[in-house]
Amino acid sequence: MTTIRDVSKLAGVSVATVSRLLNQSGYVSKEAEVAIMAAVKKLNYKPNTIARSLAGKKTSAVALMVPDILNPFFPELARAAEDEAAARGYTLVLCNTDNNPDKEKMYIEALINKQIDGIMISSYTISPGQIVALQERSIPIVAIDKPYDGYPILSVTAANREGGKLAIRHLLESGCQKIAHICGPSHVHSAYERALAYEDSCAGMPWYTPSLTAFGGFSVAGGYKAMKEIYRMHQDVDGVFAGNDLMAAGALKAIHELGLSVPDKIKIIGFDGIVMDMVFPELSTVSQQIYTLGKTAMDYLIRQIHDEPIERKNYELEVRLLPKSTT
Amino acid sequence: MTTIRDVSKLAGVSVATVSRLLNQSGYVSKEAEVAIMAAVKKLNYKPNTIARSLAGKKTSAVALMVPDILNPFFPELARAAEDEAAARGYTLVLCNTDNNPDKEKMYIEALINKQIDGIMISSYTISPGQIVALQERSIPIVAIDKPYDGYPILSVTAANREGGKLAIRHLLESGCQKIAHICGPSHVHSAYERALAYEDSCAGMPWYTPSLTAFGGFSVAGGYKAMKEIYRMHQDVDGVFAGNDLMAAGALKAIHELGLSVPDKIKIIGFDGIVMDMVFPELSTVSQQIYTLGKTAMDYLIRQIHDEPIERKNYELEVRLLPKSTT
DNA sequence: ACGTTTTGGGAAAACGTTAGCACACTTGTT
DNA sequence: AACAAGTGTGCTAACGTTTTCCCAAAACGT
Repeated sequence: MTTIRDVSKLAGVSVATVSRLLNQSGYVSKEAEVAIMAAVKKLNYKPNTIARSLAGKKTSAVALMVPDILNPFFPELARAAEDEAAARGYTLVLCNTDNNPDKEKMYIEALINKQIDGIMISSYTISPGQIVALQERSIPIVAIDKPYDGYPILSVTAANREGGKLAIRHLLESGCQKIAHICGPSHVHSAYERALAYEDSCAGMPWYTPSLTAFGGFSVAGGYKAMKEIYRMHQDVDGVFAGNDLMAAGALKAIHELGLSVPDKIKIIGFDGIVMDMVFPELSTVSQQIYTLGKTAMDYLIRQIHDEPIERKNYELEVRLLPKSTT
Repeated sequence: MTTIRDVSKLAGVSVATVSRLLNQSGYVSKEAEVAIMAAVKKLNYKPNTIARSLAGKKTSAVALMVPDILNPFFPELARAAEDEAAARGYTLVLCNTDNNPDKEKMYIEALINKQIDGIMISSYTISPGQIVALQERSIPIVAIDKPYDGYPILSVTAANREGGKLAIRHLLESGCQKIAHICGPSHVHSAYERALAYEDSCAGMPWYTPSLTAFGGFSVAGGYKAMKEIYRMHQDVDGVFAGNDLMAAGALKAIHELGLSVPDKIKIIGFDGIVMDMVFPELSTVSQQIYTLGKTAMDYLIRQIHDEPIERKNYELEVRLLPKSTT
């Protein structure tokens, strides 16, 4: 392995000068620069990141903590985060927490020891206090998908409420007379917001009744069950707003089994905009531009790391109605 | 930040002794141990991984290089790899290469500078020479999904050929009289092997003809197009073996559009066994136990890192027929 | 001609570990 | 009694950087 010392020797300068040049800090003469660059090229010198980290206190590594990369929402987020991180010279460490607080603590502990430069975190279970504590240890954090109002925590979320309203309005405009909602876990912020949007929009309607909402747990199987349940009580339902795309797919499966035609007899719309081209008819959805979300969040994280001034507050991304074949 | 020096002072021993105890190397008396452990606990000391890496030449970090985490095959692999890595005290770095040789080189360069302990790689483009070169730089490698016969490269793959045969046999036993194949890119080893299995099994059949094979590029859209193409030439096809689940889903979509009933009129089977519960009817498939694959590969990687004796050769995992609703 | 900046560069102290070496004290063996 | 092996411990040199300090020369203003 060739070190900075080798370069300095070959170039006939001190290691300090080489370091200064490579880090653009301090003054270096043109001659020295030329000699050093030549030496670097000749020796194919690459600075050792570890040593650099130890001396400089920055690792050029950031972590992405997600509940479960198997949930199709997260690969897209990860992809965006990784692209952006790589583009800015950062390395991305992946952590699956399963929303298990113990695992989360373990990972956080480990990441601190690794002197990770920042963490992008999506978690239903982590407390604002924990995040603030991390920040006080001067570890920048960006929270995904859940705002922490009242705390100095930077978060990037989608406009869940507006998206939900968009979905309902779309169903109504498409002629739906009775709309059901399949909701996710209420302790999950986005699920809660979307459910609230449904209630806000529909509570005043003559057909509205609480039993039009069923719990789908954000999963395909849950959406399937919820749809069956809803249909058992309300055969006349003609519109379904599912809190995410997975549940919408499950609902679609159920509807199909029930022999109802989509979108003639019943319309259905999901939320998220994950890639789901394997499902047919293709699901209408409210897209939250997951890639942009991940990219933006990583951008903010890195800007925090670089101490660029940033308001520590929630950044809400626009959502887009994406009507396809189920409405 | 509390350092090993703080601990040694509080415990009244030298740093060397603390290090020895914490690394279980060399002798440490019972009294010293007690004193040190007390100090560690009191100061809440956690060794600094960076310093440890610099001194010890190991980072406890491994990388997973995949073409694209968006392809549903890879999150499952990543999940398994990460689980196993975390369980063994390793951190997982994620790299998306898009099968772009330049990106691959960039990442490899970066990973070397980070002194990554090992790399688990799935790539269609990397050459065995590159891998061997890395190994000669004493970076352990495990290749996924593609064996490198004739090179001292450890790889973990699925029994693609056997799986393909299993799929065909299953279709035949289910009564299929004319089976088509939708294949992936021929330079992708697994796609090639599966296509070969189809040919091996079917070339002798009276109905066999090359136009029963269409190219689906391993994607949903590709599978869809391929199916349409096949049907245009062979309305009497009653069985389809798709080279992966995504193409199978695409084909299913096409079949649905063509108004054929599955599995009565035409049966279809995929390959991979990715989680696809959003598709209905649920796809029959040949499962390659992706989780096991990832876990096994990571296990081998770490065993290589620990210099545990391992044959550098291909490890082929069994596949399983998973008949569901499309056959 | 004389301060004061600006420019350029070297020596050496961190950064927090690990590991090789040396030394000392117990045991056990002949 | 002498010697080897085993046990316990501390010093200190790495590991490869960055980052103070500090010094010297050149450029500049008066």
